[in-house]
Amino acid sequence: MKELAKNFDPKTVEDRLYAMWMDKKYFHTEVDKSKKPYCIVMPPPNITGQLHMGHALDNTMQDILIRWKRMAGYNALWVPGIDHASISTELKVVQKMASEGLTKGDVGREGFLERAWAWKEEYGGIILNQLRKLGCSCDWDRVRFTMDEGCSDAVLEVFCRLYEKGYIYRGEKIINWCPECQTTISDAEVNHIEKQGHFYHIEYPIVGSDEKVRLATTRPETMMGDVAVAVHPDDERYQHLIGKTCILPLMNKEIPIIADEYVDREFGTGVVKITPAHDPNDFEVGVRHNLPRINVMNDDGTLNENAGKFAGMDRMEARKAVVTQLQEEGYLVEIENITHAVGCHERCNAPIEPLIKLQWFVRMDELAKPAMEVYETQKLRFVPDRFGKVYMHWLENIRDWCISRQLWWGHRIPAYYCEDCGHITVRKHTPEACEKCGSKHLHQDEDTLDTWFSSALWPFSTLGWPKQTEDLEYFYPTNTLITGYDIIFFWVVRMVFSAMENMHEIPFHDVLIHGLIRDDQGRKFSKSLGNGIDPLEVIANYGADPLRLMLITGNAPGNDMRFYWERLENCRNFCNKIWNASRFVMMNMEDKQETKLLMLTSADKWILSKVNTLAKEVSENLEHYELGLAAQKVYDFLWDEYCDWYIEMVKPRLYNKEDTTREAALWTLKTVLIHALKMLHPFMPYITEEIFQHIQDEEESIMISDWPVYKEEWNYVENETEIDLMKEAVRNIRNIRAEMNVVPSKKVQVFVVSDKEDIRNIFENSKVFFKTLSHASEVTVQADKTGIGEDAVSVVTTNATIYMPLSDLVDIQKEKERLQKEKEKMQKEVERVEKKLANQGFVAKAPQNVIEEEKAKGEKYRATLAQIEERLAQLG
RNA sequence: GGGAGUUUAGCUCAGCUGGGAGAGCAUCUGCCUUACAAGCAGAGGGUCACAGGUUCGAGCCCUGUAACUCCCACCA
Repeated sequence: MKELAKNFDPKTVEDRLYAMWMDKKYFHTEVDKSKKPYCIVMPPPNITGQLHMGHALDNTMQDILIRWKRMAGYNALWVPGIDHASISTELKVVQKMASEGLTKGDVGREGFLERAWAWKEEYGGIILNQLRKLGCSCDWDRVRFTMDEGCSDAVLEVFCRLYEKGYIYRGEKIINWCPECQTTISDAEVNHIEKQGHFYHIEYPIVGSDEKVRLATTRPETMMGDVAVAVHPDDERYQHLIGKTCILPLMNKEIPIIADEYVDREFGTGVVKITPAHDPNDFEVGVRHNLPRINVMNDDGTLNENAGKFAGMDRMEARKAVVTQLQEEGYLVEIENITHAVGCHERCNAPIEPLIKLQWFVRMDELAKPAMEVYETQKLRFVPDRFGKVYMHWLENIRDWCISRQLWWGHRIPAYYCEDCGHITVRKHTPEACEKCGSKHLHQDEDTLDTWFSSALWPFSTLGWPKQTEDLEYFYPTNTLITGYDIIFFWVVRMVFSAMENMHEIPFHDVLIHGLIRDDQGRKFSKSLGNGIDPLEVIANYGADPLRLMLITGNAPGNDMRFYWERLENCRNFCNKIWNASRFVMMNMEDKQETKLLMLTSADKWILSKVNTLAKEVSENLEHYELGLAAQKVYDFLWDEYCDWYIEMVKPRLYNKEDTTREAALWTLKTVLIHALKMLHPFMPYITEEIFQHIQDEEESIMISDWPVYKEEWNYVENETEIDLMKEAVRNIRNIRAEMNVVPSKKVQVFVVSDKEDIRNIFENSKVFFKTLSHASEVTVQADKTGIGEDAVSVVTTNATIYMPLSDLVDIQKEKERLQKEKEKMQKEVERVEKKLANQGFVAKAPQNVIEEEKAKGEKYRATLAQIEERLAQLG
């Protein structure tokens, strides 16, 4: 046993312990078939990322489960890794090049990739180091990267397989284009943001009549691409127009008026201009009516030659110009202010443009089916379950996934075009020749894959797939995936269907979903608000343990939580509390190397019984992923039961070296503390380890010690009721003393009167602590009131009346009033119980144990009431 | 337009399968009691959003209402 420093200083402890754990390779795991595996693969943070509170929460939860399972005897593997984050990284590298006055064009693909890899080497590991500060016990020998050799191989393998099965295809469809990032993006990457805008009402002249047809649009800059005007087929207002043509203003082009059920008669004027190249709905209408598609926009968001005189203008500039000209020429009849949802790129927030482009897609209909089935058959479980609905809803309405990106940083699409016959050869490795015509003139597709294509394979690619590795066989399917609800669509869905398709097996059994961390006003953390709180700063100032505890307590699973400094301070105080409690235990053990189990008193048995129950409950909570509840229970146990009661009860025995139960007290103090620390370890790894290293004589580490389990021999129910009785008596005395303003330093003689011998025995046995806890000068237990003055203050507690001669402070009249109040209160309690027990329905239908409890309460209340009445009679 | 969540003490939130309402912070009172003032002992404070229903019994289950929040969705 080594002495503990005066105060817990996370700064001097954390790095040292982490290095020790690393040194002893406690985080590392190999296949071991004699043990049950437990595996989590870390949601890979972006290489561009800095650790934020979301990561801190996500990884704390994972670390808790991993550390718990490791202690519970599982072969626990936590695979860490990072994501190449195609768009984010490419933007960063482009920005960096821009500062040197270079563009992608200047350096070329090869040169760009060189820079990107260099960037990855320099910054890619930062966030993983930050996770170490948090205490994460990942197997760092297994760090994976979505673009490392193995993961890349998995990507190519899956691409080829899906292509061969016809699930991946190349097609010309309307896609989401980000003019800012100059790439396509998937539907999931589009955020619809409510924005102020205008609804421009325009009149198109009908050919061969003076009539005009009025319609409205939010995007007049695309009207040069109009190829028709549509009305609802049953709309009586416009029946006569169907089949006629109208003039497209500014372009002086004749376009048809068609009928299509897509048009909502109630909305606007019931007339819609059809621009198939720039709107997904119009695209569909165009397909149905065989309309041409006129693209008026370039990739950078400027208008092209199809836009006539507006060519070359930026889309926003063009909008103004078009409106101005419409106004000048008298076509514009109204500008209405509206708010509408504008699709924006979630990365850069630029409004996206629906454009028609030749892209690669994953056909989703067939792939989605097994992913839905595993949830329906409960093979895949969401915690909390409500997120399963979100998952299902997305799958039920899934559309084909656009996977090609016009970026260089990422997995390049393994498709090779024949320059002679035009055939596409898809191969994992660059083919020698066209598989159709044998031509050697091939060039590879320029595009890369959506980042999520590789992360979708993460649970099995990190374990070695497509190679049939031992790891894969042993650890797959993984056990739990932990992530925020915000990426269920991006990631969880795609991992499941990718796994079902390629592994024919779920990627993980349980999906544990958590919410977002918000600021103290409930706002999201954001750069623009500047309300971010850096977890590393928190760790530096308070320590990793308080942060971890704070993040997982006081919040229901799946709900968002607010970051409160007060809560953090409270968690820091808890560290201080257990640190000092441990210091207390150790300083009393002094030079004793060994404590022996000798004569356990009822207090010892009581706390053993409590910690025993705790072990059972905490394990159950963890099994159900109720991490916050589990932590809260250990917290409550240590602070309330162990520190505030047990340590106080035991003090007189410790201070009296002659006490024959002193050894037993020391043994219990140490045993129970270690037990509780073990349960706390997954939540607060550092402080528990530091204490353990000092209190435990063996060299062993707490993180590889055995997880506490329920022991039948520590089941001391009678002692629990005994101590509960003592606690009640102590509380009653403290209460009355506080009410009467008796300072703790004033010791008062205490008489305990009970006509029940067993009760007297309990008090007699507990005298040693009952005396100090109730600030008594002396405790006398007796069967009747002999020798107690009439003017003593009385406290009625279950089965006993306690008298304290405080004659100088007592006002008999007040004493009577107080007892009268107590009596009334107790009468009400008795009535309530009697009424309940008189209720035939209750007696007939309530479970037996509830009825028994109720009867016991009734008995207790009646006894107490009788005592109060007796005391009142004494006072006259 | 769908779907989900929230509504519990002054504030922020717990409350796991229905069996007499809890924590932290804040407030008030008293304590430097030889582990801890980042502490100890005590106190006050809630018709658990509202209205019905099921049940012997509802904060918890069902129906409806209201307010707030979030997600999804092609109303130009």
